[in-house]
Amino acid sequence: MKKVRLADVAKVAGVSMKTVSNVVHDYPHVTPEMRRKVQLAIDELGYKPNLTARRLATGRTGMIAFAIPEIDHPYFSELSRYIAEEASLRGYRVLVEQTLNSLSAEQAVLNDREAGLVDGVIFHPVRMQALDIAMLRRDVPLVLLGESTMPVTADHVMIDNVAAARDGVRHLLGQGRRRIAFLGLVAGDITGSTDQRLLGYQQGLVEANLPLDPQLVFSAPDFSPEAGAEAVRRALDSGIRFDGMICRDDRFATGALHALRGAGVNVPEDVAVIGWDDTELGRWATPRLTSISPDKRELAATALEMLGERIGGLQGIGRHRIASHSLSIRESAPAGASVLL
Amino acid sequence: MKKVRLADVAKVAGVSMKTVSNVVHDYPHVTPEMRRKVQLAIDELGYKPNLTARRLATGRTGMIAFAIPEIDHPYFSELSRYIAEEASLRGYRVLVEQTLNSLSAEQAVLNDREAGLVDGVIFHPVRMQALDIAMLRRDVPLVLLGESTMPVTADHVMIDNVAAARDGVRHLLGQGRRRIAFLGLVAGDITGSTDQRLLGYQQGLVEANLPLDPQLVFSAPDFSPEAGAEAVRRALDSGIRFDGMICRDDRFATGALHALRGAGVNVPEDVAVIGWDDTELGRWATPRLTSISPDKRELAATALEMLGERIGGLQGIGRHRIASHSLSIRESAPAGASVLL
DNA sequence: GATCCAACTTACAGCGCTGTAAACAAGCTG
DNA sequence: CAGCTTGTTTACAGCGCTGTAAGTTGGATC
Repeated sequence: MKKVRLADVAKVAGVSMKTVSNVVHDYPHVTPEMRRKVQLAIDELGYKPNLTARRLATGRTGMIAFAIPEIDHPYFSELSRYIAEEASLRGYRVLVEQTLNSLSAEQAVLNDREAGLVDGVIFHPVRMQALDIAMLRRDVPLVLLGESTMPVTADHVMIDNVAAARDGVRHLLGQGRRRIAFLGLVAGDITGSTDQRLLGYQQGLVEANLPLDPQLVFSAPDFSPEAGAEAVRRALDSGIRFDGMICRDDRFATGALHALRGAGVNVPEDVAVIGWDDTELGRWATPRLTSISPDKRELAATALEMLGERIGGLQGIGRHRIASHSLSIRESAPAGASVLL
Repeated sequence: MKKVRLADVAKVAGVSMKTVSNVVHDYPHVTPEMRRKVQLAIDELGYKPNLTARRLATGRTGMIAFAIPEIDHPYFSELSRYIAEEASLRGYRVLVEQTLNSLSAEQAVLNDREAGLVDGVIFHPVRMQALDIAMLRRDVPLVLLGESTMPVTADHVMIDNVAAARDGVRHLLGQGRRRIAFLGLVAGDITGSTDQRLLGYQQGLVEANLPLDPQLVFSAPDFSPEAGAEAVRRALDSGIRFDGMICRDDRFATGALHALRGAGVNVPEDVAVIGWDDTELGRWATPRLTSISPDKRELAATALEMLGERIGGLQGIGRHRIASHSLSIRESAPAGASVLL
């Protein structure tokens, strides 16, 4: 079975190529009779338009790239789902590009040896910084995600991390917690995520006239649950006391829950724990994890919205949008006063 | 900044388009001097080849589609990661297609949606059956994943689900468990996954001369952890007794762990639990979940291997490959004799 | 120095589709 | 019924690249 081309259909139907094209695209000014005749030929030959050729002719690919560190990180896989859904709603297909936390892979996303592959890019960097991004960025429409410092030239969506962290702290304070820890700093992390969350955490404490105890800020060697668990274990071993904890992400929080239980510390009775990202991992942790919940669908929708406008030709300085967040309250830091009180 | 074309570079370098193309492709028979001259022009103009045009000319897209039910399902997101990595190793980019368990979306995968877009498709169906697939399938290279009955015309990779389930049962038997339950059947599930796993479970019991008690096969309304928890709760409420459980996937198992703890049943002391898929969700459940572990990397590598051969022109009947599996033993069903004994 | 060969380079015809401009048809108007 | 419209269809030139076949060059060979 040879490939069927537009020209073949045209010949069989006895019309011009363009008329066939018009039928394929449901162009309104085609007489019903002509449409019928062409459709018949299409069905008979089993014609399928060749998308590559269409792209070359139109210059539009109908595809966007979604570049993230790891596709199987719970936050990114959940976000991917919304990106895929929102993209599909707008007629785009999604090419997922996994950077695996490598600088060169991130650079490749922007630099891309090849052009014309996608109409636009949604990019969550973790290694590149504002300046690198600004320098390397080509004229492909671009929307950035995440909390790195971002160049003013590109659009950007994020949640208000400082406010969200503060919300988390307030929730713990409302339960009567007074020694609240933060997990975790990671050496070499140049994204602003941790910094902003830490800042919000500190603001929350300061608001309540509580001291900032550096001992209560835990570091971890990497972003795995193991690392989070290890950090908490070390803190407990050093005799550091705390009754609340806010974690940089659900993976850390999940590890923390394991470490706490391992040490005989009860959650939430002895220590209330809040995670971040509101992922399935945390929803089914034990106890179920209270977590700061970025509105992932809104994040995805906003990114696609802005990207669509850029693809449509919108020029001008980068826009900065804040998506909403909330606190998903579950067992690890329930609502109401703590049992401690 | 206008788009730079091959012809522009050729003009600046004072050579033919084809020579520029040869330089871009590192074609060996180009004199160093010529190469230098051309490279200079490329750098000066900032030329990037247009992939769409290249594709139209060569007929190869360098992309494959990976069609799965849900991108944020832990098993599929982890598998996606390996698919992305293995694809990248072989010079392919991956277009992720989310079918959201919809029949029409699955049909679209095989039907026209991908015409000329991708060189091949890796597809994990959950709604389509062998016949539908055989009927709809176009001549795009195709590799199937999963346990649905598959048409003989297409390549297929899976693990030996029956053997894997048997292995799980044997593990529980080795701990002295005798009343082993299976979670869970789902109405409307037409994939063979559950059936095969159930069969292996039954074989394992029969091997040990244990009776097959239909009460010990739990049904759930859908595939969520909630549904798994609910199924277990119902069983406990009905007074059904069991000391071991093998779950159709980690989501069910995670839900089951919650239900058991909620009922005051200790895992693994009272009931040992085995999940399936060996996902991060289970690895960080409490207790950490013992899980049947399909070798996801091997699955991905094999699928890409076979797809590559098909793209290379290999004809002939569908090949059926089995990837390996193992049991990841953790706290929920540890090794060694049970504390019950 | 004529001949041949290998190594390199070029010209150009597609790949399959769409946008444009021009052609044609049919219905109205005066 | 010529002259306009409006509506419908057509012809064809690209989109940017690569494969092919036909050149060109420089050196080795006799």
